[in-house]
Amino acid sequence: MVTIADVAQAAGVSISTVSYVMSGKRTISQDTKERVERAIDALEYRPHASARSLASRSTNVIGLQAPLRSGVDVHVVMEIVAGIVREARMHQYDILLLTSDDAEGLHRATRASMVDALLLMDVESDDPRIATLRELATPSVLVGLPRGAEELTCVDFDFEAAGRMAAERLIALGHRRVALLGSPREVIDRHTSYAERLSRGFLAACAEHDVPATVHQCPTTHESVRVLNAVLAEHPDVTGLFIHNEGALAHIAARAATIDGLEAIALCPSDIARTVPTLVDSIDLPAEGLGSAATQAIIALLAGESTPKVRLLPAVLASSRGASEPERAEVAGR
Amino acid sequence: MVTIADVAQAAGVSISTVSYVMSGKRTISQDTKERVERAIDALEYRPHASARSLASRSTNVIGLQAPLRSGVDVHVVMEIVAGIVREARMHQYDILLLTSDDAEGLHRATRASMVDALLLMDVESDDPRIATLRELATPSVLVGLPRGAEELTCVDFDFEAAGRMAAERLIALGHRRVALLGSPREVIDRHTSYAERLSRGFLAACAEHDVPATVHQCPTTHESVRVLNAVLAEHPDVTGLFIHNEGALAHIAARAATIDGLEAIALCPSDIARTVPTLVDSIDLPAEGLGSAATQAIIALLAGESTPKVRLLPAVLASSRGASEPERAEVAGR
DNA sequence: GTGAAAGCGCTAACAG
DNA sequence: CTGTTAGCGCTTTCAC
Repeated sequence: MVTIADVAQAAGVSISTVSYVMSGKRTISQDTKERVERAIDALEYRPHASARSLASRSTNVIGLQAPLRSGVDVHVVMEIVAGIVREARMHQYDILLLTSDDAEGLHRATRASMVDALLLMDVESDDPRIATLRELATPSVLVGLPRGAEELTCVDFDFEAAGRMAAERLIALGHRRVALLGSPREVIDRHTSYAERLSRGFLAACAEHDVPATVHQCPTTHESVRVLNAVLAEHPDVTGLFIHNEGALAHIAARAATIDGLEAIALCPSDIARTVPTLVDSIDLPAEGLGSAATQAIIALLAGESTPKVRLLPAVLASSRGASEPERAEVAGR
Repeated sequence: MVTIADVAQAAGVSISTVSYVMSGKRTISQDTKERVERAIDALEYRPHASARSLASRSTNVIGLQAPLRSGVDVHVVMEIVAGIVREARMHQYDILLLTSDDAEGLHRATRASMVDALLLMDVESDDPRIATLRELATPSVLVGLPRGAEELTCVDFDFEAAGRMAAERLIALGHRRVALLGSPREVIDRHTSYAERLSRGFLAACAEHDVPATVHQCPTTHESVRVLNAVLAEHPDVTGLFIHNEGALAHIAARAATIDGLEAIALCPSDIARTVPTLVDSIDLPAEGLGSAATQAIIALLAGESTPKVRLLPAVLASSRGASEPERAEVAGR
């Protein structure tokens, strides 16, 4: 194994000089700097992560609790994680994958100094992990927007604005009764915050326009078609649909396309929307961007910068009907 | 921060005694052992991971390169990862998520002593990372079965047996011309080893029974229905389908159910199969089990136990037609 | 501008 | 059965 001592010897300098060349924490003459860098390259030296973290009291690792549970939209989760990992690497951070949903894992990782910070996904409205975070006092960011998290930093997509936007778009298209076909039962029962915010925004906008609207749970499978059928049976005047359920999307959209006068909008990543040509419009769910944004927030926290407590990525309408410029919802604060 | 010295002081023993109580590497009197354990609990002591790994020269972390790329079956990938994380935790290991597909990441993680071992998913037939692994000489396990990996440990599902099994089942059901609707183009082009093995087994079994068979790429979307239509247009006598494409599965199965005489079998996780009631049978893809098995292999390697170079999880037919006992393919070696 | 040396918290000889 | 101590490889004072 190549150590800093080997590099120092090869470059004819002291150990501390090598360390300072790497950290840039003091001025080094051009000459020695180059000698050291050459030695580092020649020996393919990589500082021992544990030794570094023991001495510096920081690991450059972020702990991530990602949901591997049922009902979640796996595609979206994967994209968010991809965004997190990519952004983290850009800032020299690595990601430690913690098993989801246990406060114990958070304890372990932080108390054992395995991580500098925590990133939690799939946060519920009243998530027990929030109490744990408070007591741990480790820098942390939630991907989501739980209720009682005033002092925690949250990053999420603006689901409420997306709900409003979808409603307004459907109404603008002339629909006079609309329905939101949303997340599956597990997600609703768990009080996952995004589902609640989406339907709140949707219903509020419909109410403002005096357009009757309903919200429905959907399984993530072909079964979702039955939900659509039931909705139409009960309210034959529904002509506008807003779909937020990736597993159900293709099935519902396909079925809807066979019914005259029915139009559907979806909330999903844009690459998914592209595979469902019968959609009128879609609202982009910027999953990877969410991951990047959350990681940026964590890194800002770690750098001691002041960050907004809540950052919501704006909803953007990706109109299939050739809108020249995408509409934007303003960033919301709290 | 609570250190081992704090625990030692609280228990009235030396720090080495505390260390040995934790590791069990020497016999300790019942009395001191209990005092130490009480102190550990009372102080909620967790050994500093970096200090421990610096002294012991092992991190208890496994590096994982999971694919976040396109064409992969996200659901399956998530389940495999879930299996890996769960099994790793059972053995006191954590998972460091490396960005996929770069040999550089493997170098970084190992040279910096961040991980004890590596786990690679989504391996291609001629994967460039294999050369890197060889030169790194870090214990590693591949989830997959590339061509030139004689000295590497591989764990995978027995796709070839699954292909044979599907063919034989369709033939037993009376079908005299069959088709495999498989992975999307990206996966095929990348020479992902599982796709090749699956179709090899399928075609071989069909040839042995003199049943004509064809293999087709499928997009992971609704578009896959067009592939089915094209197949039927070209070979109207196709009556048996074997589907291995999670995104396409529901669409193809739904379409197939509308065509008289057509029967379909799928290869997918059993919970997915359950959502597609029109399948005749399905072969279970034990994704989570694959993750566990791969992790077990890694842990065996790290423990210096001798492990088989190749372990293939057997294909199991989950007949929807009330087979009393699932058929099993024998474990293959190499 | 550069070095020497004192830790960081732990493990594992070595010494009883 | 238990304690003392020399590192593990690095960062960061302190000294020049």
